[in-house]
Amino acid sequence: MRIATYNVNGVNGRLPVLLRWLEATSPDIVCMQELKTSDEKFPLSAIEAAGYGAVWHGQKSYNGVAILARGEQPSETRRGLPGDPDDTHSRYLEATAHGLLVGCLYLPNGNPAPGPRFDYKMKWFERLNSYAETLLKSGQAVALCGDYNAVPTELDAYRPERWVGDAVFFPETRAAYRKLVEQGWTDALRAMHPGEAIYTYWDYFRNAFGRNAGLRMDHILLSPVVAPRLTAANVDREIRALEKTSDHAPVWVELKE
DNA sequence: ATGGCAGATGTTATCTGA
Repeated sequence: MRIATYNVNGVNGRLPVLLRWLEATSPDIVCMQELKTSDEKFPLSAIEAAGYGAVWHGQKSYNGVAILARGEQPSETRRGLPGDPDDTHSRYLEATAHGLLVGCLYLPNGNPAPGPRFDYKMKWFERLNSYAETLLKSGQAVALCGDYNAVPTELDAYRPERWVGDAVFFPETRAAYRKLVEQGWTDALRAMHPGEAIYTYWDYFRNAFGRNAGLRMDHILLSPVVAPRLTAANVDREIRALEKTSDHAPVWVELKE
């Protein structure tokens, strides 16, 4: 079974690329971020025609997350992280599908840092870590997938010195990500490719993709009962080379039954 | 220090992204 996460950067503008990728790789579960659309304008019929059921949490222009399941309807279990009823951003959605509990998240970017946006990012990260610990202690089969806006280590950035002033690479951001993983989660892509520079995002400027000047910040974390099933993980880099593509590429894991 | 590009909205200008 394959689980993938993809920051689409606008689900409607990305529809041709998204459908082509679904057809080509047939992931069983897909987490999407940055839908950039209201709930009403989510392209459900095109996604259903491709063979997927969906749950989504949209927001006009910004943010927005969705979970797709191939050949079945995902069953929503949570919408929004606990801990702040005033948080209006659509950044967390959770559902069961194909026997797994799947959390789809879009962590705040946090730039410019320091500042109020970075404070919001770190508060959100703390809420995520607190909730993730609850999930982990429940002993369920969980995959936490998404755009964490966190570059874990220097290995995960082309020229890391360029990013030291950026919220995705701030020491606090890396520390929060490390604390999360150390709860007992398996960072699947890193586990399957130790020591390898492997990226999931390349900015649109200066031919960043052509130069492989990227970052790794889209992650799939597996709970301890799922991690032993991990057989492969990688990035669908070829999707990033298409016309009208996202600045992120899909990340996927393969799990044995 | 800045800007390069892209998506969404709605002004052909502004915000956000990372």
